[in-house]
Amino acid sequence: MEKYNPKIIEGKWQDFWAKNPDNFSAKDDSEQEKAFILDMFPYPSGAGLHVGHVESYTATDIYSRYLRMNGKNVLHPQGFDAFGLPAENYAIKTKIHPKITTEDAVEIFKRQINSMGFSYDWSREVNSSEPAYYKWTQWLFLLFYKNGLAYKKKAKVNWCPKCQTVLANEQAENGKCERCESEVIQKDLEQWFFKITDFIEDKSKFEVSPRVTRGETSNLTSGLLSGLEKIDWPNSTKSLQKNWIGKSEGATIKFPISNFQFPNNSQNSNDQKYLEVFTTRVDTIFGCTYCVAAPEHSLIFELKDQIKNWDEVEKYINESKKKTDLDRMEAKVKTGVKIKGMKVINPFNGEALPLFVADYVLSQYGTGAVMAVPAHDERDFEFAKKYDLEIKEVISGDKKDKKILTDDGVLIDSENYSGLTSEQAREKLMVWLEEKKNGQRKINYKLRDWLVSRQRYWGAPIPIIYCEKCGEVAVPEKDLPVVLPDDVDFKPTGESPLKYSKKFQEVKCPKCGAPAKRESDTMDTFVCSSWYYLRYADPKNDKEFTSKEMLAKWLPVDLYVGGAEHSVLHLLYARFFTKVLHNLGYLNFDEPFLKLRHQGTILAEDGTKMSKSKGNVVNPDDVVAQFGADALRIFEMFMGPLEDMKPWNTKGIVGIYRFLERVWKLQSKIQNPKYQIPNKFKNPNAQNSKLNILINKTIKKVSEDIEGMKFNTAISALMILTNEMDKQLELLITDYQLLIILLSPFAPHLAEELWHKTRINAEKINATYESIFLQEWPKYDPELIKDEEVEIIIQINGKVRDKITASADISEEEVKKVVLEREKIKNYISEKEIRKIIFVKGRLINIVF
RNA sequence: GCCGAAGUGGUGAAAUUGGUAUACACGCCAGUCUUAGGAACUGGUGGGUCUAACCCGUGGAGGUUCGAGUCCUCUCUUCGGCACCA
Repeated sequence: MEKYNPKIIEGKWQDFWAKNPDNFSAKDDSEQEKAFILDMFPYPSGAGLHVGHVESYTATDIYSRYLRMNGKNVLHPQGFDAFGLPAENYAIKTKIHPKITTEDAVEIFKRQINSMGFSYDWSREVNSSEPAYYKWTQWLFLLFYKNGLAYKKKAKVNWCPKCQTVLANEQAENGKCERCESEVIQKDLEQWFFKITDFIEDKSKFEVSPRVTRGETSNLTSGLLSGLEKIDWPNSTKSLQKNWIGKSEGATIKFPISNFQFPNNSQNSNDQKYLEVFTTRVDTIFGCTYCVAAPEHSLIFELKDQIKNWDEVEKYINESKKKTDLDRMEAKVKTGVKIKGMKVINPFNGEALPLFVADYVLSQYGTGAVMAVPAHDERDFEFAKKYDLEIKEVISGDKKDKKILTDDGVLIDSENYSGLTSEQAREKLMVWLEEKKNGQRKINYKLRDWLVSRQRYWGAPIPIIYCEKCGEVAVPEKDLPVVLPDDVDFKPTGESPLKYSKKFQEVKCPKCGAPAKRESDTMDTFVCSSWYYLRYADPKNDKEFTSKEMLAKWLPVDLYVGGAEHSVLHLLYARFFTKVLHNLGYLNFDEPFLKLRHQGTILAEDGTKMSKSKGNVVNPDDVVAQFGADALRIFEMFMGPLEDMKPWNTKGIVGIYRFLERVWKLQSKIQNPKYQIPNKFKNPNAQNSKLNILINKTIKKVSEDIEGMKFNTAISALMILTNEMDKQLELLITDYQLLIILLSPFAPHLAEELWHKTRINAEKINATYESIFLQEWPKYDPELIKDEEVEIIIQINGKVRDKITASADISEEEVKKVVLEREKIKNYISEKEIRKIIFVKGRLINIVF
């Protein structure tokens, strides 16, 4: 018998699989039940495949192979998220066109992916940077545009001075650019947005106009919030999204402004100005001792003439404008200026309160103004302490060890609302507000509309044309795609490099034919990745983004696996796209990914993050060269639960290699290898031998563990079976083949090789050879997983003292009889009186006294 | 501060979901084959005790239960996310 040599067998079977793609391809015309098993498509970075990619791709590969062997019609595709900043930045440095670096990287990725033996259906590959793909990204943009869901507005936006582009809120982490970590500054710019905030709550269909209808679906699209409740996603990811959306329910309250020109009695006059605040704690209204407006608040400028200390106020406003978001966040001490010459009136009790301008109030959130209740809000408390303002307690309750009570409690000193709980009071006060029209219920969200335009080259161009006569004009569908020009200088100038391509820029207006200019911004790459999973169902369609039939056939995605770093950005945007398309009648489902799992980060051997700069990155190529792809696949699955963060350990992979070698060597134990082998695999004859019981138990364990994605324990079960087979003197070939089939999703190369070797006339791979992956997954015999003999634990007062072996169905009476006769037990019991005996069938007996 | 996840041998981790804690693997120890080596083979390996009996052991403190790694209360630590969001 030759030695186990992964280098030889892995290449050999990869060739065979490449020549027989039907073994793994998704069948559009099959009647079998479908399963769409999806990986997050990678960004083809020059660094090549990472062990983290291998981890998640192995998980979905095992799962897909298992489902196919169980008769499912599996769609398991792969593609490339090929637009993006790194390729463009690299081009700026090296003058190599992003298209070239991207193509090279894709080539490397594909080679590496194939060297791992993943069973992707490459006939469905998508690449977001190809015109045939981004044509539909642009088409979707126009669909959004025509339905009022894509719009352009001037807004304060996050601007990264180094990347020379705007960023989405989600990409400006703590005031720093996600990519290059430079400090983000705020700029007023005209930008394109998607109306993601329209889809936070459930939405009845076809609200938007003009209506584009297609297909028959439910007339409600679940919102980004409520939709979370019906999908099988990790709790942590759901709560990250909820947090990001940041829903808070409360009320807006109008505080009339009183000043010397317009005294209090001018309430009916149209000139009456109000300060409108947002609060979630209406119940604390009687504890409000002042109000605060953000420095950007428009009311301050409207009332400029009546502000007595305008110079002071203006100075403060200008100073806080100069601060970046980062400065504001880092400033631990609250500052502000009292606006002199006017007061705000608490509408509930008519009290005249001072008004401040302070930058601890955010202009973008709520109404940009708050009612301050220092007795029950930490920020207001801090501010009030500093400026010596009144602190009035109106809620009683347990402060625990804090200075002030910020939780709900019972109202005190709140006129006729005293004695009510916070919850009751909010309801009553809100009714009062609504009756008096002095405010209303209001829900606020932290989530803002998604800024999608980028002043960069390597992205999908936004299909809009500006005409002097007609204004903003959508590129007609027949003119799509708007192709990226090649003759471009990549230097970032603060404007899109596309601005400097005359060929690209200068066009005729599609409406009137007059000379016009193209939009030169491109789309955020997250737009491309928000719909790619739909394209896999119908990747070559040049009439539609995906046909209705193929959408119905393959979507939604049954299992999606990828990194937790996409919990907010990609996964939220993809859900939004699905919801828009559902709302417009294109899809009959409103959640794209029914089941989601994350793979945990693989850390370097020293427990820190793998990083190029530290030089502790494990390259899958090196591991494959040394131990083979099968060993790497199994090792990564064996390290621990898929979702756990775990450190790499080069020594550990040796154990896996030894295991595979042991499986290989079991060949020598096969009795009569020339034994007639059935063409299709069948379960071996039911023999109630110990080994047969273990085989059946292993079938059950491995099947259930793959379904539950507990690959680490599935592998451990396979090791136990292998160890047991190793102890046998002789092995039935059918038993051996069974082990190989159970192992095949994990170690496809080894399994295919051994399967082939155990066939008659196995000298060469010929046309009649039927791959192991076309075999049926074995079923276990429920009768054969029951042990005849079991160990029964004998406990005295809950402590294990002894054990006996008995038949599995032994009765309580019989066990009692045997146990009470045992010397050891007699010693324990002696004269003590037995109070109780607890018996768990086939497991234990507990004697209590 | 808020939200989420997790704490079990020297290490990665198991535990039929309330029923023998540490499966499987790494490492370590002893031995075997070998000129030698180990990515070979055999056996051992939670702590205390010479050994056994026994006692102690799942971050910590309580509790429920015949019985708790698992359930409840409090608490500590680590990791991830958000963070002046009223």
